[in-house]
Amino acid sequence: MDAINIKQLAKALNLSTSTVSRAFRNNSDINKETKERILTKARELNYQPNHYASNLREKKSHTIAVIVPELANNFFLQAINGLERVASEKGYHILIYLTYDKYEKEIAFINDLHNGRADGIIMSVSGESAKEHSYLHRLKNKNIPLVFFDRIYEDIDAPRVTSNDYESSFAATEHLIESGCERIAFLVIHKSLSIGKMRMQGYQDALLKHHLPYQDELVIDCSNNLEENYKILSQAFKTLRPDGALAAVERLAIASYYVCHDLGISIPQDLKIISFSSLEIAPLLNPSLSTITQPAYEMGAQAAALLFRSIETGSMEGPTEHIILKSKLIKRQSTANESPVINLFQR
Amino acid sequence: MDAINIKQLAKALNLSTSTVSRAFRNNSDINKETKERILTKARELNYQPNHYASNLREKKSHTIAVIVPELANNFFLQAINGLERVASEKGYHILIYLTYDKYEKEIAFINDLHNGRADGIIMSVSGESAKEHSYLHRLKNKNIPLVFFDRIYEDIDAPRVTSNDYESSFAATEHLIESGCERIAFLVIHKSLSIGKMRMQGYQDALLKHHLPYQDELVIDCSNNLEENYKILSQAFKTLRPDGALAAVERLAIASYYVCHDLGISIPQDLKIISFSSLEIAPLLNPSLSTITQPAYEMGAQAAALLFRSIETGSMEGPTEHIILKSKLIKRQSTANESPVINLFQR
DNA sequence: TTGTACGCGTTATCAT
DNA sequence: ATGATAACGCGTACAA
Repeated sequence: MDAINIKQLAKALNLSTSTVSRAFRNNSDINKETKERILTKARELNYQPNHYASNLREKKSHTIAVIVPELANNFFLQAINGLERVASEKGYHILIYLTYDKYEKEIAFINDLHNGRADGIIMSVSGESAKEHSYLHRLKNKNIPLVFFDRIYEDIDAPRVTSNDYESSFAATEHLIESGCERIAFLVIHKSLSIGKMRMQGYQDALLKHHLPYQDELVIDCSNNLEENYKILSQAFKTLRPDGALAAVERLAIASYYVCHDLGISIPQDLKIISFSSLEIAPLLNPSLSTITQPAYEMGAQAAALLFRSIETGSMEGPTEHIILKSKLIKRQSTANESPVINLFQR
Repeated sequence: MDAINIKQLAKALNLSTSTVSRAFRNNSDINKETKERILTKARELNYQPNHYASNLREKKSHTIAVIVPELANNFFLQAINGLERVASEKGYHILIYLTYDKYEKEIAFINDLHNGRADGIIMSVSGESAKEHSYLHRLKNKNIPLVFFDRIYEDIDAPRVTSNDYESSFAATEHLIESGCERIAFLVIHKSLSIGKMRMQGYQDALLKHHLPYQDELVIDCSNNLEENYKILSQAFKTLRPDGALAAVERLAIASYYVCHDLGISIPQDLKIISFSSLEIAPLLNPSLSTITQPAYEMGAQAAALLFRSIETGSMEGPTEHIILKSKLIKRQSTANESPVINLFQR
């Protein structure tokens, strides 16, 4: 009743296991007819080569691991879609790991991946500021390629796919300024994380360019928890009275919407909001949300392509590639000056 | 430079491989000190037991496969989050497969999973009406447990976790009727799929109860493509002039919003909309969207629990469990009678 | 408590 | 073109 193996199949056909094995590998010499005979019988007996035995022999798992902070974020979703396409085209399988921004989880996952479970790793790093990355260096020693996407560690030399966060952040801030904002808050989750830093820098430089003062208190450090963010943002909006806000992460824009509604702050009259976000229905929000939208799907696909290049060449030599894709700034109602009517649903 | 194996580690310690092996397995008798010594050295040499060799020995992969139609749907997202929690608690790894509603993909994935890659499978079936499910029967022969969630095949006897679709659909339709609708459209993607059928039946029965005629033309069969749906729905709204719509799937509600905007149909005055949806920001839409919200996270968690029960008992005997969780009907602006002001952001 | 020896299911090498 | 055999790395009877 249990799984049939190659020996039993061979016996049933009066052939040797080697011949049977060859029938499943494409390159080897084998008589067409016997191959047919074997495959037919295999189907009949519901035989398939044991994956683990093959991997043990070949030292290849045909599996890649994807480590992301979370799924409840349209950016990661779309990115995974993108890399899934590439991986499945190559016949690779995908293991998914969620860190929930916990550094310890990330270490645990990576350590679990030293043992051959995956041929390569694609990762968007955990949010917690981490000093110690030796667990990543060890990967290299084992010849397991690693590719970063979106969120990276600057001190690790690995191929990476990111978007032009600095420029986007700069442009978004400038857009707020040009829409008349003078007290612009920057809503961020992990200041220390590289991605937060880039976005922050763009924000600061745009202020500078337009001779607006940078005020530390207007940088609002949030958490991953909706309740907490609600409190933090309520407090901040009440006391600081910003007239513009740039959210470094989608969920902070969402939280802001709830807060504004409850506090009677109207968007965009009292407060203009723009956010890094891959939310597809941003046009349908009330008011429609201006966004900086990263090419998430494409980033995922490119990251996968990069990884497969490493896997296929087998070597991790050569210059480390760094692909930067451009985000789009889409202006909608949440940063508009006049009242709606037109362009409400700009897509 | 390559991965170190148990032999080398044993040699480095002047021990036998069996002793080393025991250090990594918890139950076996082994001297505490030697165990410590082994683990220390292992860490030092960056040794970890080879996953594939272990699996080959133990015939266990500590991996489960999750097959879903897509990720771009909040329901599946949250469900995956739920089952990830359970799986990672058990130390299991998760393989993800996306069918994009293609029957052939589903078959290919399932066939790929016969070979030991996963200890069990959790699946929400592909949308295409499939007649032939022998590929699933073959799984049973190999003792690979299967659990359905949300979307099931009725002719396959496997544990399942669903929500009370019929009742929800009935209640939603009734809600529309009570809000004054008389020409209620039912927007669906795959009429033939079991889940579509249940939701359709609830719709029909509610009409019946309230003495409204069931009209075939008001059942609008859509696709998975936004462009196509836009056309289909535009046409339907223009010619059929429904005053209410129940969307069996989130994306059809979204498409409807776009269509209504472009056609100048105002929600809820001209058309009231309610949708099966796990969209967390439904309250933020313009207007906020009334939803039937399934307990997605919980469904995922329960499905995983069910699967692990099968995996752990090893037997697939006993009655097939069928867990039904209740969805919530949340009334918001899109089905309201009066003008907004109050409750706009009901969460 | 530790070591020896075999087998898990496959594929690569070598021989026929 | 096909068959015999060893080896991949590990875990477990069994022996010591």
